Amino acid sequence: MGKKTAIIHSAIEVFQEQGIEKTKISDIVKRAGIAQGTFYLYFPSKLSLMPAIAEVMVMKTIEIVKQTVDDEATYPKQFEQMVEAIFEVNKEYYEILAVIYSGLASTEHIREWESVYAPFYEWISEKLEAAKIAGAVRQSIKPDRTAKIIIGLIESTAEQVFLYAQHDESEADRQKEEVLDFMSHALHFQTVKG
Amino acid sequence: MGKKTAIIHSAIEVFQEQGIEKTKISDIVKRAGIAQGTFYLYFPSKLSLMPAIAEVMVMKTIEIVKQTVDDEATYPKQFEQMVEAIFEVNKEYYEILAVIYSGLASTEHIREWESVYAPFYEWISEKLEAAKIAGAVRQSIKPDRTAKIIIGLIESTAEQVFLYAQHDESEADRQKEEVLDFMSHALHFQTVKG
Amino acid sequence: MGKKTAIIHSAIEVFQEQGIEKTKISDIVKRAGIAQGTFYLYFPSKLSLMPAIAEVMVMKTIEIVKQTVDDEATYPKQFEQMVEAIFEVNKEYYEILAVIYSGLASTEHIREWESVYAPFYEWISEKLEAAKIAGAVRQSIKPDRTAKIIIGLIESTAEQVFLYAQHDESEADRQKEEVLDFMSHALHFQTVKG
Amino acid sequence: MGKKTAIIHSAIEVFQEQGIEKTKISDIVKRAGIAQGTFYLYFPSKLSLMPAIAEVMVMKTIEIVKQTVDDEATYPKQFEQMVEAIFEVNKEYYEILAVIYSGLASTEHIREWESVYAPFYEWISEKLEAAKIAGAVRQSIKPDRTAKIIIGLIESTAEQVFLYAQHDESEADRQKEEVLDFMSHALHFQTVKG
DNA sequence: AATGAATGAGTATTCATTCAT
DNA sequence: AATGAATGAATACTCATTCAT
Repeated sequence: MGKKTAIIHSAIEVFQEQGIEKTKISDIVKRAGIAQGTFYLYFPSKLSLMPAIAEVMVMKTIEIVKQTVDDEATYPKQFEQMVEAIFEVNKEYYEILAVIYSGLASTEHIREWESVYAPFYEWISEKLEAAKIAGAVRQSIKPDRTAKIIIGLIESTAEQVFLYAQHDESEADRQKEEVLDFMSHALHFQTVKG
Repeated sequence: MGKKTAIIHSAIEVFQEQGIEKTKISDIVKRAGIAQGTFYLYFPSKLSLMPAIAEVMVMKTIEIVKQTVDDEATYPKQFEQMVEAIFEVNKEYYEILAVIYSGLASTEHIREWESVYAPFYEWISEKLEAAKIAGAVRQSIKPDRTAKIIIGLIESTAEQVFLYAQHDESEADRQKEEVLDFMSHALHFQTVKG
Repeated sequence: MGKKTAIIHSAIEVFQEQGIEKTKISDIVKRAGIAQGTFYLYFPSKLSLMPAIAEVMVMKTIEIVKQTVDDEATYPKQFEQMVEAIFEVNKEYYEILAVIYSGLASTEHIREWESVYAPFYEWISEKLEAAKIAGAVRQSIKPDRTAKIIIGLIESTAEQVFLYAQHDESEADRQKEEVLDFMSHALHFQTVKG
Repeated sequence: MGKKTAIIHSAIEVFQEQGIEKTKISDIVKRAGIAQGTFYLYFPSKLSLMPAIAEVMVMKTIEIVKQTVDDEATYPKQFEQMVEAIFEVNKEYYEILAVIYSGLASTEHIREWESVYAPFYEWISEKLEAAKIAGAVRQSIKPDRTAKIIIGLIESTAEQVFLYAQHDESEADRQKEEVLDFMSHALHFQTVKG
């Protein structure tokens, strides 16, 4: 594993354990097993880590979503699995995700956000396109735009539950069901196989 | 205007101008026209400002939404106006809103988030309840839960457009339409007067 | 004694003891008996101390020169005393003087040098003027210009002896005599009382 | 050109452009076109560069002085040319000269100063000796001592003008004349051919 | 309640130097 | 001789908070 990757993964771990504010560069490099100065060979500053971490987290989310979604299942089922997966990731990583949001928001790196999310948007968009062709969803949706809306919808709901609320398991389940229901009607799901 | 209010409004302005990270207490008190020490008579710490600011911003949002929504209009129209209003607020205050999200997320004050948003959730919830009784929306929605989902949906979409994307006016309009369309189908709007 | 003065005098002492490069702000404030942050209430940076120190040292030099020079003595005698005094100061403070030169030279503060030296130039200039009127020195000298030349002459010679050479006592005496001789002829000393 | 020479000349350029304090070894090697580690094959440390640079600068000064001084001219003319040349060098290189002074002064390398200047002292001393034998200058001067005094005199005056003052061209000329006049009287110039 | 001078803990960053290749 | 990635010690400066007035 390259030193750059080692730094990113070390940072994710330390951030998750003690929060971004309390994390010193020295903590990150210590866990990564490299010298303090080496950090600056790969990242010009502490904040410049954020986009790299964000990218890793988004890629991880995409991976989990892809693993969870069964391409052979009906489209409604697939979108249900997608909600399931995103809630799962948010439950596991809500702290580090909050850190990324605040980290990206508080720096000059906001512009990179779009490119970080791009592959996720794209995947959903293609899925919607296929579902549309299959007649499984409302024909009037615009896949590109709806993809962004759906991700925002699911993630904001998951955040509300896991980050800001009491992290109540059954509450999470009920809200997950409601958002799936909301989405089902929004997309006019028809039971057609994927 | 009391000194406490002066501090909050001064902080909102300074945060908006230079970002939360770069803002010092001394900047805030300077603009508020008070002494350094006076700050601590009203707030125990710098971070304790955040919930107060968040509250002001949410109240401002509610106020604008209430002003924009015409209680006499049909429910679909009212929800359209609501989307309109929330997009408007996000366009104007996207920077300070990002600051609030990150400010709240990075502190111990996350717990207060729910109570800050409570009045907004409640207002939407009541609106949904009324619409439901009037038969203007799908009967299967749960107003409480759907209120949270709707706010998350609209705000996350607005954020994507104004904070992370290129702040493109026409792009914002198209995405606004799409989210309204999405919501309309999700709620099964029927044209019934408010 | 004000805190600012305390800082300057503490710095002079510490610089003299351990050199400018090795001196930390923490050393200076420790000796001055104040907190680290207090330093920055009075000086924006470490280097900005230099002009203040230089001024104190030049004032100290002027003071010693004035004390040593007997206004009642003949002019040649007075200039002899002046050389004597400047050599004395350089012998005592050659380290701190070197520090000032390098400190001033290596910063943006060079411009302040002239104003720091101004009172010294002026005093010598007046002395030359009086000597000229009294017919004790060559009539063709221009007091203003010659004052600068004389100070440069004496100080550079003293520096050569105390800073760069082996700090040899008798060597210093002989070079002092030679520079006085040099100056006497340059000024065409006539024995006239001051 | 050997790598050692390349390093020295690169350093002189970079020092002149950005000052000694801000210059990193990496800047020097980059311009010299060699690797970081190669520097240490030729110089044991950063500071050990200083005497080498000083030597180059002093040699350059001597060379220019020798070129400017016409051995066939009368001695007074020759000394005038010498002043001219030294002022010229100081005008051109005042920044790097200041750097050398401070660089040498702030290190352990002060001791080397004398040996660096030795050839310059010697050349002037011989010139004075010859002038003395020719009866062109005062017989009471001691060539060795006076050589040092003269160099200090001219260089300190040039520095005052070019480094610390406003770098005013006509001011420089007038001060140059005054120092020449001062020197002429100090040496009791007689017009005798060189 | 208000002031603002004083505090001092806390850390990101730099860069001369090393050393395995 | 040459390289340049890696090292890690070292410190100026910031700024939230305190407290005597």
